Amino acid sequence: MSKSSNGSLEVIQNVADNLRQARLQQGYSQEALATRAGISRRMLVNIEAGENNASIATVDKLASALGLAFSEMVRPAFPTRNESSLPLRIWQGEQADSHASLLESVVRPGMVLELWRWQLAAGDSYHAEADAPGCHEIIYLLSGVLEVRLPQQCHQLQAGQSLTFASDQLYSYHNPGTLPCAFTKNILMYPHG
Amino acid sequence: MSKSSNGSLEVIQNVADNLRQARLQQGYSQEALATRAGISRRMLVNIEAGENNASIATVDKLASALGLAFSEMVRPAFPTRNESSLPLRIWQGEQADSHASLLESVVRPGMVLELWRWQLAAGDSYHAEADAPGCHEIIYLLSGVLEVRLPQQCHQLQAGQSLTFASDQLYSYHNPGTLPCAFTKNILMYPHG
DNA sequence: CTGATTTGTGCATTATATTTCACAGACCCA
DNA sequence: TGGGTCTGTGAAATATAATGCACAAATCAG
Repeated sequence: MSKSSNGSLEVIQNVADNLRQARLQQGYSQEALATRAGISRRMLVNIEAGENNASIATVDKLASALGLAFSEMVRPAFPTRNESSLPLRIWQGEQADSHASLLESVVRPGMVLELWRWQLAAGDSYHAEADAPGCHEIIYLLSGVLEVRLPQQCHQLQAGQSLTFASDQLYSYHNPGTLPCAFTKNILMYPHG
Repeated sequence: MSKSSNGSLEVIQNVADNLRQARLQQGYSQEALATRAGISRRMLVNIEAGENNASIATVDKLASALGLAFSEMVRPAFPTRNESSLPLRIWQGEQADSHASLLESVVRPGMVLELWRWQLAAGDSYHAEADAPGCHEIIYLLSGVLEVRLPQQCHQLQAGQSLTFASDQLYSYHNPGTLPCAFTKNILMYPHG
């Protein structure tokens, strides 16, 4: 009776992690976000701590206030190896079959940087949704050929070239070549433009 | 506000629809599913009717009992974020004999990000001065082997590994292998730490 | 140092999700 | 006809989500 279904539940912990991460990324204080979402700060603290079991409506209010889809609040959070004073971290990447892996994530008061490693098989495409407003990406093509398609324009990159573009719009990657292509991708997000 | 946040909420209606559909498909009666999920039938009726606002834990119990992922119960909505555009730059990668080239540089209030491409011939070293206080670097090794030497420690990277370290101290790169090594390097600088 | 802001915690109160029980209508089958 | 299961609804009781307030610790600017 006492412990019914608390932090042990995976989904609840996901909500907690995603909530905190998104709130800090967008530069909201607890008070500010709670007001914006129309809930009490006390509740927000509890949810962020994974200490209770919010209702669907409450989670939805928070998601809306953060500009996220409900499902984005519930899915497993990113591994946030990040932050703090003297980071010395080594990260063994290379899970060969996945097309993308997160190498590093740096969270700072006004901004977030994520470093990704991508690869696309010959002919493959990836269609992305728009990132948060103000985001942009820096792509550096390691090998092969890559086409970056934006609503207005389309750019083809050769190995060794880099491209910077605003990612707060629909975009997609496409590998038009006959060999796999690999690239690194930096995502920059800042709440206040 | 007595019933404000009830059936009007899209997510709640999604849960209702998905729940009923999955339950009938799998041939459960309300009683059977409620028992299996460990909730009361009364609750299940309410949720299926979209008449209340269940907790995360309750929806999760139902999802598990039906063999569904939580996200499958809430069927994501479509956020339409767009607008805005930022620099679209493309950088023609030159490949000089120089060991390093600057691919991109992003300046924002409070921070600067530089993206570099480096390479070291076999046996070569590079000794750097300390960067400004608070700086750190993220290195991603593309090929070969690289040794990063810090005052306290020394790390050896294989291709595909990444390393994050504070660069506001003396450090040096060394290629201990018999082949050239190549890596990308992100430098993060914040005027205010 | 002071003062302002942010965050975490405890507690009493209110709102509501959740349970349990009871009953009624609908449907199928013998 | 009558007994069986399945379903929707109502109401009272209970558990707990959610609020509001007060306070302490940590952080940060002046």
